Amino acid sequence: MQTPPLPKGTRDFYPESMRIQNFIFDIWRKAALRFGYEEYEGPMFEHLELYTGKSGEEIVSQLYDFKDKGDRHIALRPEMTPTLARLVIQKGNSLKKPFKWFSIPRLFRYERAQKGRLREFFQLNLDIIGTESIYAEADLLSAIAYMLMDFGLKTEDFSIGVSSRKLLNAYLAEIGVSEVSKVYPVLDRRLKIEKEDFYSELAATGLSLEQTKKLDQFMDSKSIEEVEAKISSDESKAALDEIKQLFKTLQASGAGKSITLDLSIVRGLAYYTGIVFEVFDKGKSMRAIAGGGRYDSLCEKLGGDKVPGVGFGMGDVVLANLLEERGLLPSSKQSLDFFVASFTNDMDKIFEVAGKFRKLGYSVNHPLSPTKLGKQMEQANAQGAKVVVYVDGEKAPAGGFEYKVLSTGTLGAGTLEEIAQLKV
RNA sequence: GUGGGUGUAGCUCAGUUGGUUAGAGUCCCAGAUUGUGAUUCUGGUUGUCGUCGGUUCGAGUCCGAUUACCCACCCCA
Repeated sequence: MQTPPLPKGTRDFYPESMRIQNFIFDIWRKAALRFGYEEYEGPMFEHLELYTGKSGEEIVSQLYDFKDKGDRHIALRPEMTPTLARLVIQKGNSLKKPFKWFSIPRLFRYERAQKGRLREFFQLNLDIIGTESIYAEADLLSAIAYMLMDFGLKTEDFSIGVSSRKLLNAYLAEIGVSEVSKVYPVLDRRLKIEKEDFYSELAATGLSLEQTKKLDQFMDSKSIEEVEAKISSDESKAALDEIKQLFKTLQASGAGKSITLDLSIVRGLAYYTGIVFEVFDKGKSMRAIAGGGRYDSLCEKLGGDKVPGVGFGMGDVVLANLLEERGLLPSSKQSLDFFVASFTNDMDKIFEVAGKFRKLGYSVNHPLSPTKLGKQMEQANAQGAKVVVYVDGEKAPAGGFEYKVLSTGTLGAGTLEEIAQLKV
């Protein structure tokens, strides 16, 4: 038969790519743990209703779904938040709140692949459940800033744009717009479409020219002062106060340099209730690195009690593209502490000595069949070994070994303990 | 779902106005070198020229269709 190809929008992870993937996951995980988030996981597929309940039926065309043998309608998870909400609802009041959780789920979306966007990918998710406090947002946003810096990015390499659904809602009410569900999708595309289309599409949702004009100007606001001058209602002021506090706290946390007010950020779906944010590389040459917001009514929508929550997702694809472009990815080459070789192909001795080094915690490899020494050296070099240890060198001291440091070509002999010190 | 670009060796690519047996580099394998790798030299393997059809004495090359990938649009949790 002909070998079937790699499915559309998926990736193979040969060892070289897997090392890069692990590098990213390690930094993600360490950063999340450093901020006190606990890791959780869920199944890779869920009942379809978990997603339609939150986002409506349209979502079905954009995910992988199937009927299982028990005629259950199943979907491969396209995002993690509904699973998280399910976990929260199931445990009910027994979870001590607030709590901070993270996960690195493998996600699936049925859509056409393009740069920065695949059908199967990974996404770091950080969420804080059980508090309406704006300091939860502050915690998440500083975690983002710190972890991006862990990757070697500078604060001026990325920007975290912050907006607020609460503020936008209040302002819409202020200018007399009540039917907001149709308005949001248009607002979300505001910067992508022509000005006249923006006006005509909003007119189609029932907005007057004057309302649209005000809204357009409002969303152009670049500073808190600018917004302050445009709003008047108590609701708007309360929403803006929240943003003020958030910015102040982020300054104190050290993440302030990357944060900007950007009211053009709306985000597609309807369940966000407060702060929304998106992270971009400077220059916005790529898709969003991360995005998220507050979803205080999600659990309620999915059949549980009302539990406030806020969180974000950061995909591996765009991030890896960005790090690659900036030269911040590590070498994808294998590395080993020691390679154990033998002049006489004494395989048993090789296994014995390799075992001794491994017991000390070092990574060790050796030939798997009798091979002449030149080949063994080639293998050691190809596998990134730092030191080759010869098990049967004639110049070795009693109980010790001859060795060669590959980077310098230095030959020597010493005891196991002395050789162990060479690795670094 | 819509539009554009590209398909030649495992990888990166060359291939003349259509002409005979399709090339280079790299990778891989072996040897030079039986107690020493990465640098050097020598030799070797690798192809349904994406697929199907058309034009032609003759197609990797021209035409049509199709398919895959890439890029953009739609959408973006």
